[in-house]
Amino acid sequence: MSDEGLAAAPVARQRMTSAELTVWRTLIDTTAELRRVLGAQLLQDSGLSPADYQVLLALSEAADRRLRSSELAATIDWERSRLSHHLNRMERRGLIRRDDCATDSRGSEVSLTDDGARMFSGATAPHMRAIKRHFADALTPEQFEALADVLRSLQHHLHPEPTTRAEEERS
Amino acid sequence: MSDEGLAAAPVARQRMTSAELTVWRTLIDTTAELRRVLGAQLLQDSGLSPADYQVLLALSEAADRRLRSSELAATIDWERSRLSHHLNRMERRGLIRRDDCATDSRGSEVSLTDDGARMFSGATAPHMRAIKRHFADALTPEQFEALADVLRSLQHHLHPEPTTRAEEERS
DNA sequence: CCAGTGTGATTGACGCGTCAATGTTGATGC
DNA sequence: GCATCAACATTGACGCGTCAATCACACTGG
Repeated sequence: MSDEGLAAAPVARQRMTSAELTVWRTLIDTTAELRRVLGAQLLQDSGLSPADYQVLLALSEAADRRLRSSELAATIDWERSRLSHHLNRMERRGLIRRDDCATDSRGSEVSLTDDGARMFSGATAPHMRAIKRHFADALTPEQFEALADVLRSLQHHLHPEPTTRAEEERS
Repeated sequence: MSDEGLAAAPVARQRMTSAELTVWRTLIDTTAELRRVLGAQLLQDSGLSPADYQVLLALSEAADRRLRSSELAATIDWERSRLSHHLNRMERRGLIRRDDCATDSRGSEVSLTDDGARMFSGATAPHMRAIKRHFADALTPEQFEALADVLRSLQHHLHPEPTTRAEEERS
């Protein structure tokens, strides 16, 4: 972790510029606002929260329209307990159903109810339109390209390449 | 709302491409992950949540290190009730203090306690370093430029220019 | 002066997400 | 078979954010 005695890596040793900090804050604020706007629109158009939408999307894309609750959690990258709480609420609203799993009596299988499927399919088109209107329509093709590139770099930085597994120098 | 009979505006009438949708989802996921990582780091380094940090930052930048609670809410762009709840929790933890306002007996003045000021100043440097490490270090100057440009466009799209107020054609 | 209206701030109810248990069942090794 | 351990799923407690009241006080016009 410490770098004493090492020749400085080409990266990192000065502080951030205030321009960089401003970009960071703007990024956070702007994405927060987009989430807020699109979430409100979705709720108004369809009665579904973004979280509901994510769950219903994963279920409706699943083979057989049903998933083990762990698989569902993995698919949408949620903690299992979060999912469990949310499924309780969605079950109360009649959007999904839980049945005991046939092959593993510990597990439970989550599936769409007719109501859930209907609400989801009613929500899709307006939601796509809203994303287009509030996000996609704001950018030129070049800006899209550039944003995709930035996001690739950020992702790459967050999750360093699964390297050839040969180069694990000790720190 | 309907567009029948109108010549199509130059903008918008086709659906989003799947590439655009992917960029949108990646944007949301990546920023969520950055918030998560930096929030966890901040909490571990300093015992403060991002929300705490925002409040303390606004207070420590305020003239006299105290603010009316409405001004504070406006500064950090929070709903007043959210702020009120959060100040309750921060007050219990001894980070801030509330006094009755001298000039308006309805109001309340929020100020930093010594503990709050100390915790905030201890949090700043590691937090800046974490932002640099997880975000700024991932991007080249060109990418910064490009991201700033994208964010400008998005902001501009969300909050259209306060135009000369002459051009309000009916839809 | 005081009725009516508006503003500053708080509260309660409720949905949400996280963390740390908990209960149950499957898998493993003996 | 049985003890042990890991995995599946849920629960409870608690901090958090939103929305719709609510309360106290300031302001305004008559």
